[in-house]
Amino acid sequence: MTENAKTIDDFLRNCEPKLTESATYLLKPFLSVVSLPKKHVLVKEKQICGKVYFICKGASRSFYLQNGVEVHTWFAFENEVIGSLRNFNNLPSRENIELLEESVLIAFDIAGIQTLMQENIEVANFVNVTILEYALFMEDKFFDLHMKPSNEKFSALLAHSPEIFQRVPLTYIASYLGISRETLSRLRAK
Amino acid sequence: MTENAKTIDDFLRNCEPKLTESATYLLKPFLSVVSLPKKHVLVKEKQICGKVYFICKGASRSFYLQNGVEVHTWFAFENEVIGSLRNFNNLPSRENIELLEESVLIAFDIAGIQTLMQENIEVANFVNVTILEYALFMEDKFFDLHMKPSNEKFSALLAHSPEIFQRVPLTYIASYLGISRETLSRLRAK
DNA sequence: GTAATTTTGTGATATATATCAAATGAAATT
DNA sequence: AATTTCATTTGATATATATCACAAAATTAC
Repeated sequence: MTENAKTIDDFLRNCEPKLTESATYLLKPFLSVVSLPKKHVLVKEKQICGKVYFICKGASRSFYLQNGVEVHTWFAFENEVIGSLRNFNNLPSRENIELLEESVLIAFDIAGIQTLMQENIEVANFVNVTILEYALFMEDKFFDLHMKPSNEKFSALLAHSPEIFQRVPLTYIASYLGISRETLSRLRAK
Repeated sequence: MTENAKTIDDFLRNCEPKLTESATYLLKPFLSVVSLPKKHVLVKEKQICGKVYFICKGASRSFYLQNGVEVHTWFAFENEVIGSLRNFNNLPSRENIELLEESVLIAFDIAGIQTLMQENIEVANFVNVTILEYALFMEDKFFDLHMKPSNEKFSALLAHSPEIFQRVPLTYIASYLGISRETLSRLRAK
């Protein structure tokens, strides 16, 4: 989507696909910058939050509760978009999103952008490309998680998202991979 | 997308979101009906096929080869769309798609439709909605496959896609769930 | 800087599932 | 209808990983 945006203007200037003056002018009212502390909860399970966020700086974890235990679904860092896609269809989120670090985010108002999409083909195609990217990203995750022996799942994650192992506690990663934290610790020892 | 379409006109008349006369007129040249026998291979791993297909009648399996063994990624039936989304970004397919039964399909020319999307906002939003649905569907699959004990993965699949157990060999289903066919057979016995 | 809390690592046992082998059952082919 | 091929079931053993218990290390808070 965009690389290393620090402000709304950065974001709109550098985003992919490129936007014309008129499209950025239309989009701008629906974007805002927010600074939030570690452990802030952006999205709550079973609720509709109405926003998606681009991470300028920081990190987040996504997880849902299953019989009282946290099951992790992903971790995001700079230049990634977080927030439930289900918002676009007015479906409640299935996961919580919490900040792992102090963060700076750009918030997008979904309802406003969806209205724009009906009128402006450039905005429609911009969102289109972003959602397509997300779908392809989900496919990648699906393939990696589908790997059978635990050590291959571990290797796939390490190969495709090494940053996770630098910035996320092992316990959360184990929960994402569907293995116990002890097993992950032992796998990593090799 | 559409329910129970048997012809191109059916499809265009009943599709969701609704299309106007002018949009259906633009789309029509890029659709065609094909009848294919069981075991026909629609999409080959590592190739770009340039089409996606809507299943009017029939069933398919999707799988990739890992060290010579087939690992299944999904099964599709009537009223579902198959074909690699990666085509939209000119990326080769990661999976093979093969028909499990004699089938009738509507083929969509991706390049043609992508050109239309640049000009016609109605077509853009139609494809938009379809891709969004696909992304949400991938999320659902991801959540179900993320279930930890094998019996929960099994139950989740049975609950959300019972048809699979009627029309797909157990061996393929076990391969999708990432468990051995013996274990699946024993799980089902309960 | 010390205490408290959280995170990670190591060992011992229990358990689920893979694997191997063989038998039964169902479909497709001639 | 008979034969071949493919799919499912059942049993016995091996193996990987979960679980439990605790120790060590690293972070965070005071």
